[in-house]
Amino acid sequence: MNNKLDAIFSALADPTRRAILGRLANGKATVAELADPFELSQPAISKHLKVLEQAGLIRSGREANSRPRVLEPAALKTVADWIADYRRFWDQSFDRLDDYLSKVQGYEND
Amino acid sequence: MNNKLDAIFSALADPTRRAILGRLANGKATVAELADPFELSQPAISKHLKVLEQAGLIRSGREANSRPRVLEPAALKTVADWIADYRRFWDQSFDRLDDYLSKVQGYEND
DNA sequence: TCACAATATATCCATATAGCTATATAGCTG
DNA sequence: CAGCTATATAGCTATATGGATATATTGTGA
Repeated sequence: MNNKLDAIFSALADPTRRAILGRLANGKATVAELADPFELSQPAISKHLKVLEQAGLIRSGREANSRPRVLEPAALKTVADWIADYRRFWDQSFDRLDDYLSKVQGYEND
Repeated sequence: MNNKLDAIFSALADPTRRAILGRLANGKATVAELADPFELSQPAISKHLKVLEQAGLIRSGREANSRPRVLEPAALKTVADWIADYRRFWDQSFDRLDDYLSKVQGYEND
């Protein structure tokens, strides 16, 4: 469980990998497409993708000759959930807002 | 700017360091207090604290003989802001909720 | 089936990281 | 100021990480 956060945060610590996630936020992409913006070798990109996949941040598909990657939001949610416990430290209005949300949620979110 | 995220995520990738932040969420603590739950040497803890401080996640004070640490929420907010861009991927209702919030904010948050 | 295209794996190198022990520094207290 | 307490720094070792190049694998299409 904590293990997951280790892998996720570690994966997110690299700017190349965050950029790859940014690209995947626009939809699935092949390895070649993901590699294109960088001056790194193709194997270097494959390695980054492996790290992201092992952290659960992306998933590999198969499509003809290529293995397109897609975003796997659950891992990012894991981070968001972890950090939510600290939100009160920077957002003073959080507590009131949170109360408010729990009341309106039945209307907004069903 | 991205540099900051590198350091922050990298600092958060270690479970000892996350546990230290968890402890600091309960208020400031000395190095000895922070070290207590772990079987690591004191210098190892000092090193972790240095990593956290350089990432901007904590700050050092001075109080008599000791140098208590406190949480520095801004760095965590940086992460939260980064991840917010991905929230729509796991929270389908986010867009509507966000719209709603921006309307009520004037009443709830002034 | 042969050659190409897309991607993965193997190997190697340089640097970074996490831990340890030993020692240094700084403030308090008698 | 001597000695204790709290913490930091130095130096060392083992392992992990990120990069490169070379090569292997797998699917497609002539």
